[in-house]
Amino acid sequence: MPELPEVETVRRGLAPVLVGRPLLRVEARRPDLRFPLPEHFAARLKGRAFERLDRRAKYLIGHLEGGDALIMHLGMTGRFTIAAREGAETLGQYVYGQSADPRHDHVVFHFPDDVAVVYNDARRFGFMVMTPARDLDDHPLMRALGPEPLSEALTADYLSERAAGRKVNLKALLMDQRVVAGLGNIYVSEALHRAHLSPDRSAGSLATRGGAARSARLVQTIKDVLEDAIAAGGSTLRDYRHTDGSRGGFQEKFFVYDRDGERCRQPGCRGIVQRTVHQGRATFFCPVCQR
DNA sequence: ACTGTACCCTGTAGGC
DNA sequence: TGCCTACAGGGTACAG
Repeated sequence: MPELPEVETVRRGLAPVLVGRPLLRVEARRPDLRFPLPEHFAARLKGRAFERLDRRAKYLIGHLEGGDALIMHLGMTGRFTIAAREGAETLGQYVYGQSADPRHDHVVFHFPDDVAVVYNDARRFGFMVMTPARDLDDHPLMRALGPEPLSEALTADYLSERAAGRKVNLKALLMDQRVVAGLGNIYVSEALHRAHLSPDRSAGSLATRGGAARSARLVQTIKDVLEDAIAAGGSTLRDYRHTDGSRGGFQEKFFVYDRDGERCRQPGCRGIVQRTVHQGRATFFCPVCQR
């Protein structure tokens, strides 16, 4: 479900409620998500507050008073929903939403004024792990991550360098979180389309003749599509929701994703969007304007 | 080192 | 209607 724009949208929605307020109580309604929850999870969090809520790649990172970091991943179907008890004084202050099927409400953070943050995850591919904040950069989940695509660290030169000699196709290159962090199935298809590059093209061709220009184009479209998607509040295909339960808007603006058989939206292009499979995942592209 | 595949778990859509 | 299969936006482990 959630790629960088969705996780960033959740972060922005969650931060005003999650940060700077004491956790009155934490409910872990089951011992594990994808991985076991941290040891003594509820007890360790009780009474403490998050000082900051960051995002790295597709991870949310809550920095707790006392120097611990809670790394949270939404997997495919994870949802954070802000909920306020009916009649609570905060009703006008925070948007609140209904979670999905309450059977999958696995973790609940309770804050003052009857406000709660509920983590719901039907497939339980999401997880929460805790680590000392000072070790965060060396954490196995963080250590190998490539640069944030919206930072200055992602440049055409960097991408060409990482692509040089690689035999995989461009789809696989961009899906690799060690190369660029935060892209997933949707935004790889969309960025490649905007750059007029075929997902089947070899990654190495970003480093051979003409590669510099292709790499520059691709870096620009990656940044553009992510910024556009964040501005639209992410993409909702099925499960993804904002912290108030509302849907994202960027799925209306897909050029290729989930549009197989329909006309390519590139102005002037008469191609028909095709669906193929790369590395076991659906890829959407226009065979006419992507080369 | 690199690459492709299987797998974790649940819900849903589509074919029969 | 019910059953079965394929598939879904994530990442990791492992075999070759």
